[in-house]
Amino acid sequence: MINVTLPDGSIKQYDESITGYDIAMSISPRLAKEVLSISVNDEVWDLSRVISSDSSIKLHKWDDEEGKNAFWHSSAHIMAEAIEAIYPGTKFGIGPTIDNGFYYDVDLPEGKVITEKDLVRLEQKMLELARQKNDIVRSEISKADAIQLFQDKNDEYKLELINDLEDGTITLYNQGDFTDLCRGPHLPNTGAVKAIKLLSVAGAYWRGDEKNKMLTRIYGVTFPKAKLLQEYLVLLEEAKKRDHRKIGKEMVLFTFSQDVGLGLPLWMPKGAQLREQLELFLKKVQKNFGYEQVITPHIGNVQLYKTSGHYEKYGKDSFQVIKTPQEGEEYLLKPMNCPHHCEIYKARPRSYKDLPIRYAEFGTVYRYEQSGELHGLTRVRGFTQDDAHLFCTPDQLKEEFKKVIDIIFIIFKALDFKDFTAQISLRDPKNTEKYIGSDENWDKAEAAIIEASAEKGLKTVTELGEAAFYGPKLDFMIKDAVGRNWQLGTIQVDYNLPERFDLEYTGADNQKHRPVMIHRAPFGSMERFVAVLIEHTAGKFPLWLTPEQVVILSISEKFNDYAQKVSNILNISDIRTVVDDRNEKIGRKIRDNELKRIPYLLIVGEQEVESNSVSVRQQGQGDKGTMTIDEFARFIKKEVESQLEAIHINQKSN
RNA sequence: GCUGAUGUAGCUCAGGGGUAGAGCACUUCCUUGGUAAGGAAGAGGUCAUGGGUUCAAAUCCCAUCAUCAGCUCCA
Repeated sequence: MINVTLPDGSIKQYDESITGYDIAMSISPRLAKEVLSISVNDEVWDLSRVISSDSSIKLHKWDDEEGKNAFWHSSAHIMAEAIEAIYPGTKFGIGPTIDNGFYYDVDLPEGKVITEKDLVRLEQKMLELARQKNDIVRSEISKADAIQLFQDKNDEYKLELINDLEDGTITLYNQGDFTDLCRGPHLPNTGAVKAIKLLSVAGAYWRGDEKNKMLTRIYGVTFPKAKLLQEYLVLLEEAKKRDHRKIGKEMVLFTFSQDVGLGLPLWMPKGAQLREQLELFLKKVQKNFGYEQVITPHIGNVQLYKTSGHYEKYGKDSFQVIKTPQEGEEYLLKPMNCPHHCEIYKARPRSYKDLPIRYAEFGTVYRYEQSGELHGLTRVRGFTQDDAHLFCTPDQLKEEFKKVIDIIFIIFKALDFKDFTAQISLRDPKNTEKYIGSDENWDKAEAAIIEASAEKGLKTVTELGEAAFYGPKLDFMIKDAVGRNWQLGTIQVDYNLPERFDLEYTGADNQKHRPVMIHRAPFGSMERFVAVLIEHTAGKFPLWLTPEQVVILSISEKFNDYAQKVSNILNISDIRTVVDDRNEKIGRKIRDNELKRIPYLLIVGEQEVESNSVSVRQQGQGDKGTMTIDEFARFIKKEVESQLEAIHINQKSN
């Protein structure tokens, strides 16, 4: 008998030939029906694998990452089996799971191609295979036998993979007529896969290296219930409707021009208005937190970037040097603001009493991105960072870090990002050479980030080896209204630049000390943030932010003067209005303006003129009754204020 | 940058070796209205750009540019 510890701490005794599936069955048949994989001593296993010694276990269902992974991994194998059945002689690369499904890279026989049209046929074959409820069987195999097997199949990709594996760790999985090299884990049989959607076909280089052959990558997603697939497809459709490039065009927020250049967004009046509101908002918050605005030029002498080390690291992959016609001076378009801010710090002697110093700038930077990387506003070549650099003593680091986290919380609250996590990126402890700075400083900085995050109650994941070469960082990931993850704000600790720029302050001991620097950009960039915001809100921005808050619709042209008067009165109270005085019926005006996503529609006609009032309609909510103009102005201002309540949190302490 | 697909009116798209199409938007006129599309007329395109094939090219071929998807990359 063996002892099996369940997640709640209880211990059950089983035979030594027990499997994960048997354990689930012993708890309840219903659980056994839903369970997909099992963690045995923190290692994820197949449910059908025999557990022969004392273990602590956790059963995984669809809702767990581990459960989904097994499900999709097995689905990738089913897809491979279907491909092999339809296109015999196909060679297989890798077929992993991804965030939302799985893919398989395949090398089709000479002359064969798979296009989007072929996917339906492939789906049907997969369903057929799934319904056969074939057992998925794990077997361990020696390296020599594995090589033999895939030599017989003439699959050079698998052979290459096996080559990198150690003898004794190689496993195969088989279902039906298909055998694959695979670490697992997998479902007990193919029957759990009930709904299948193959999403797209794309090219992908073997092992991501463009020198290698391009394989065909097929993306798919599967579900244990047909209903889940339907929901997923609706979500995909919704995501498509929210594409910021589409909405940006519809709402006339920004555009691109071939003549201006790739990846260089042009902000149109309404987009500029939106950006300005965001900037004003952040400036106010930052002022409360003791930041000072600075302004620096868009270019800097090459020497500046040689000092910072960026020239050496990125010089070749940047926009190239700008030369003066006469003196032959060399400048670079600034790819980041930090060196400029360091020079501001350096311009005067600093005392420990001055610290922390916090310089903020909406700094526009230019980075060369490969043409294929450019994407709407999320990936551009010229963008404006909501940048700031904090210079502090090592002892102040944690406190400053916490305050930056507070700012990010305020932003997320004002913009209704409820679901977010953070990633702590630390250095790889096994490979400390590629990082600069002393071990002592790294330890201190990493501890500061970890403690600050914990004290702020932040949900975090920690990634080793993901730190920048100059310091550890904290990145925020938000989940948008349709469940997609976006990386937004970032906070980074930097020991490199203070060193390279020889930044100093005089301590209480009258000695020179090196300050620590924090880079932080809560939005990341204005461009990217606006893009995320558009997709999160589907263009229905919160009232405080939206470029056009109120539209006034006249019933007929006779009331255009009154409409204009209402607009003027609201403008005095800083309410952003537009007037729709077109020669159209009211129904038409309502429809058009509802579609323009303006939060409030005011209808004015004879009755309103007589009582000096407006008839209020809220976007998407219909008629809200009548108010006087003053009442409406107060109502709007109150709503804006309540949305911006968090702005007033005053953290100034210096 | 690489692979593939796409490029027709401001927008969304149809068509396709022989005078360039629709809906919406736009302009003008009629209508002056009460909570999601009133009516009529009009204007608008070197069919991405450059070459080639052809009696004839928006259509076929080649190249270039851009867009989209994926790969790689992101201080």
